[in-house]
Amino acid sequence: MKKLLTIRQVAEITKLSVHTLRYYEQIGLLSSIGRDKNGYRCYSSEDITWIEFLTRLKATGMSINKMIEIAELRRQGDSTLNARRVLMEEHYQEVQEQIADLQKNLDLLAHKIVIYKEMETIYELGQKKKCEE
Amino acid sequence: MKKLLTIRQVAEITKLSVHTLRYYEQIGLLSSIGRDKNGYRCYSSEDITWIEFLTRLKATGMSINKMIEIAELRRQGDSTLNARRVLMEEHYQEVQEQIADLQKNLDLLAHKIVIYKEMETIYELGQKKKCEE
DNA sequence: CCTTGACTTAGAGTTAACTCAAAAGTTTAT
DNA sequence: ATAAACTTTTGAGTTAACTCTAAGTCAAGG
Repeated sequence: MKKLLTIRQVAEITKLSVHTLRYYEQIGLLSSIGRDKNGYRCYSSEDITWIEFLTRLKATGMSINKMIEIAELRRQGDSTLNARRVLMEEHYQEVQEQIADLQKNLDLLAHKIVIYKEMETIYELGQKKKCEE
Repeated sequence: MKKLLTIRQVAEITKLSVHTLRYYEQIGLLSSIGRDKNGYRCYSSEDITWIEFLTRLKATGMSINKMIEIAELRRQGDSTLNARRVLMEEHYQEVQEQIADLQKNLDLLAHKIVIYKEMETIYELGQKKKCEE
């Protein structure tokens, strides 16, 4: 016995807007979302799981186009499991590199902050001198 | 004796396009770029240093608007050194948190990759069985 | 002298990823 | 039963950060 959810409930659970949920479906990120007798969307718990997976991909900077690619492979069934895993592993590597770059640039900025502090001290000394004059 | 550079040379050094250099100047990221007798831009080594600093801010995900804010403080001189340092420290903290989040999400994806591998094995066993039938 | 190519400007066009609006049908609360 | 709050669709609008185009000026090479 599956319990189905309305678009609003899914929006609350996933923290996406109802707009975005419809948009994701339209561009092919979500497929075969069920409908009730009036054509209202009914989301299953598998749909939620999939949306949460997408959210994680997004949180690691994957583009919508890349996600659509994976969604299309998924639609083709289990024979694409290997292809999907390869894409995921590539993405994993890319993000690891991104994190390393980010940390490197951040360390350089930390050094800049030190320089700011030095310059501040010099500036303050100059101001103090002015006061004394 | 300063040596001045053309926009094209600066584009090569900084890896920004000439378009982008003009755009950055237009929106207030770069100020007081010198001009020669024909109105051609002449960049100084301090300009290059500043552009490279901006590039580092960008590499750590700072928005153009935030960078403009810092550029405007810089234009106001040394009295804004403290304000600028505070902004930088805030940015530093934010990026550290971003990196932590990114790593957390990436670890969750790594787990998903393991699951893919398990599913692949099951699928392959299924296929093998079909062959044997 | 003429063409090639770097430079100038103002302003239009692009891309990603939403985000909203309008018009109409449906469900719920009173 | 009727108003408020949901849902639907199509298609237009938004934002950031570029990116390009057109129309023009200027200097150097053949």
